[in-house]
Formats: sequence, structure tokens, C-alpha cells
Amino acid sequence: MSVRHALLALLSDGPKYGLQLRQEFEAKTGEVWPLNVGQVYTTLQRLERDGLVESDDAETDGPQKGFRITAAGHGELMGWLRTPGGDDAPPRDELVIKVLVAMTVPGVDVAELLQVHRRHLLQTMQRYTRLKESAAEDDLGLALVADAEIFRLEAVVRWLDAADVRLKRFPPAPAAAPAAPAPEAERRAEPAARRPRRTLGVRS
Amino acid sequence: MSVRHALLALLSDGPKYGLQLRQEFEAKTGEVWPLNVGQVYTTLQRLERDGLVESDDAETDGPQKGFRITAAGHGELMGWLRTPGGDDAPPRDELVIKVLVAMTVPGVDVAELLQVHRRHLLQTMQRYTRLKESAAEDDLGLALVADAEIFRLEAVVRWLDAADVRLKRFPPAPAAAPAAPAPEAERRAEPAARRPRRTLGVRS
DNA sequence: CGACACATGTAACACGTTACATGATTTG
DNA sequence: CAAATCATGTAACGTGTTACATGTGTCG
Repeated sequence: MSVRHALLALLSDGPKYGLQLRQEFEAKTGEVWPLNVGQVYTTLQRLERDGLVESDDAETDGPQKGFRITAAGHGELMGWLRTPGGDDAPPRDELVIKVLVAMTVPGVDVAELLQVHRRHLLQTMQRYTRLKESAAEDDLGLALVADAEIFRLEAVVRWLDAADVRLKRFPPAPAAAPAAPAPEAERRAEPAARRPRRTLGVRS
Repeated sequence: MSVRHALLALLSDGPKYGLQLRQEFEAKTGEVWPLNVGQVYTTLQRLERDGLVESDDAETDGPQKGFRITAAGHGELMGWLRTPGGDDAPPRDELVIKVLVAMTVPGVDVAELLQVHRRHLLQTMQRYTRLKESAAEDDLGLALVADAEIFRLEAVVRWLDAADVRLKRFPPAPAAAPAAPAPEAERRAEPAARRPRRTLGVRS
């Protein structure tokens, strides 16, 4: 739900048309978080449908279609800016999921997986660091976005290291035991195959 | 693309059915990253269509529909685990977007916005810290997921503080100048209204 | 004119969420 | 039997991406 409100915010500065909105959005986040044009138009359609913006059929003489924010749109925007949202169900982090499930996949060296991804994260951080350094001194937006990505990646690296420590202290059930027929695997497959109509356990 | 591969990983351990997959996924990430059931079924349909899993019509006597990973599925899974993906276009952070656009919205006290959100982030971090402390000593998954969220939120707080410093050093164009007619605003509105058919600038 | 960039729009798809519908099985 | 739970599935919608189609304006 961030593009929707970002467009409202850009429109609160005066009427704009589609491509102009993308251009101004990317002027702030550009090389880091590009915005595809199609989404701008579909989002504008939904905004207009919801009465948060209006299309200025006049006011432009070219093929452009200007949009103006409405009072309702302004209210919605202010509410969004004021409200710290998104507590419940934060976005799933793909790398965390990967490590979690990798622990139970036979034949995967989790420690190596951690190191491979760690190296890659450091490389990406360097990319953003260079980007930030090469940016103009007065480009507030780019510096902020680059910082956001750098801080985020830094946190992921720290998480990887913490996970590494945890995994060394609690070595998860050794996945592949080539000679012995791994009793874990059998026990895991059982509930579905052997007792299919028993309950799975109460949820929440 | 994380649920898709997570299901593959869970299936690499033996045949499973829909609800069981959700249950095992949530056993690792549960209270932090819940997984809705509908998505499990639709994802399984896509996986089967793509030949990464097969449905065991036999092997269960109840209403359950077992799924088994295929060789192609195993290959896909291993590739996913090995490859550090997701460089280009990292997920947009809603709070960062909010701060970026808030800087140009008239009548918004950005410093206050930062503080309100900072307080809220700290509260959420405390929630996860308590969750982690209350977790069983042996629950690796929950500890890892809680850490992931805590580290991420910590990074966001640090970013907020850095943004605060930056904004104090470079006070962005004072949005609302009631008396003077703010030349910036006019210049911004111009390209659309006054020179509609000129180019917007070359992209990449 | 023809090539090119601007500008809008749509189609198709993946992913995610909420909600509802439908059986089957267990249990009071 | 009736209610509750397990289990599967579908519908509708929002969001995001890629790709294509269609005009329109400028410029060599």
C-alpha cells in the first residue's frame, strides 16, 4: 500500500499526469526502487474510482491526463502519514525463510549457504555505498534511500551471523545420514500417511 | 517467491497435504509470519502445473490430497537454496517512502512524524523481544524469526535517526510559506501545465 | 515522411489476503 | 443426529511485473 499513498502525496503538490508521477517518484528513489508505469495508471484508476483523485480533462492541451487530489484524498493522505501502520504480519524475508527451511532439507550445508549469502549481501551493500558516495551532496532523497537499503542489508548480515552462532550451538538434526535409514524421515512422513484422519492440533 | 519454494522444501522431506504444509510452515514462523491456507492450495496448483510436485491420489484414505516433490522440483529447490537472489529492485519500505514524500507535502511536521513512528517501532521491537524470551529454549525457528524481525526493526530505527540528522542539516524546502508564494511549488507544477509537450528527460 | 520519444492504456500473470462454499470425520 | 473440526477449494480483490498496443508530438 505504499505506491497508492505515494502518488497521493505527489499530487498534493499540484495536478500531475501519469508519466510525470513516475518521474517524480523515481527522482526520489530512482535507481534503488524503480516504479513501473503500468502500475501508475492502474493505481490512478483505483484512486479515481475511490474518489481520492479527480481527472482534470481540461488543464492540459497535449495527450496528458492531469489528476488532482480531492479533499477525501487529502484526508486519506494525512491519515496515512500520521498512522504508523503495518504491525501485523510484517513482510516475509526471503532469506530468513530460506535458512529456516534449509535446516530441514537433506543434503544442504547450511553453514555454507549462510556464507555464500553473506558474501553476496556485502557486495550489494558496497554497491549502495558507492551509489551514495557518487550522489550529489544535495540529493537528500537518494542519500536516504541508499541509507535505508544499506541499514537493512547490514541488519540481515548481523542476523546471518547470529543464526550461524545459534546453529553451531544447536546443530539441527543432521540431515543426511547416508548409511543409516534416518528414522526422522519416517516419523515425519507418518502423520499424513498412517493416521490421516486424526486431528492436526488446535490452531490459536 | 518465498512461499512457493518453502513449500517445495517442506515437501522434500516426504509427501504432505495442504493443511499440513501450512501447519509445518507456521511451526517455524507462526506467530510472526502466518501463512493463509488459500495460498497454500493455489501455490500447490501452480507447482503441480509446472511439474515441480505431483499429487498422490492414492497414499491417503481420508479427504487429504498428498503432494510429492518431483526431480524437477528438487532441482528447482536446490537452485533456489544455492542462489543468493533478489538484488534488483529490493522491496520498497513503506516507512521510507512515507518519509520521502512527507518532505514535500505541505503542512506536515516531518520531525514529529519521525518521532511518532520511532516510538511505534520501539514498541513493536519490545513485543518481539518478549515473544523471544517467552519461547522455549529449543525452539530454533521462533528464535531465528524473532531475531530477524528485531534486527530489521532496529535497522529501521537507526535509519530514522540518521534521517533526522540529515533533515536537520538540510532543512527541506519549507513546505508551507503562507505569505510568500513559494517559487518551488510553481516550478514543480509547470512542466505539466505550461509546457505539456516538451520532453520529461531521458530515462536510463 | 519516417523514426523516435512521449503518453496512456490494457492483457496476462504471480503473489497475497479475505471470505465463502463444500465435503468428510470426529465427537458430544 | 447435530455441532465442531478438519480439509480442500474457489471467488474477488489489491498489488506488482512484463509485455504489448495505440496514439501524439517533435525532429531529422
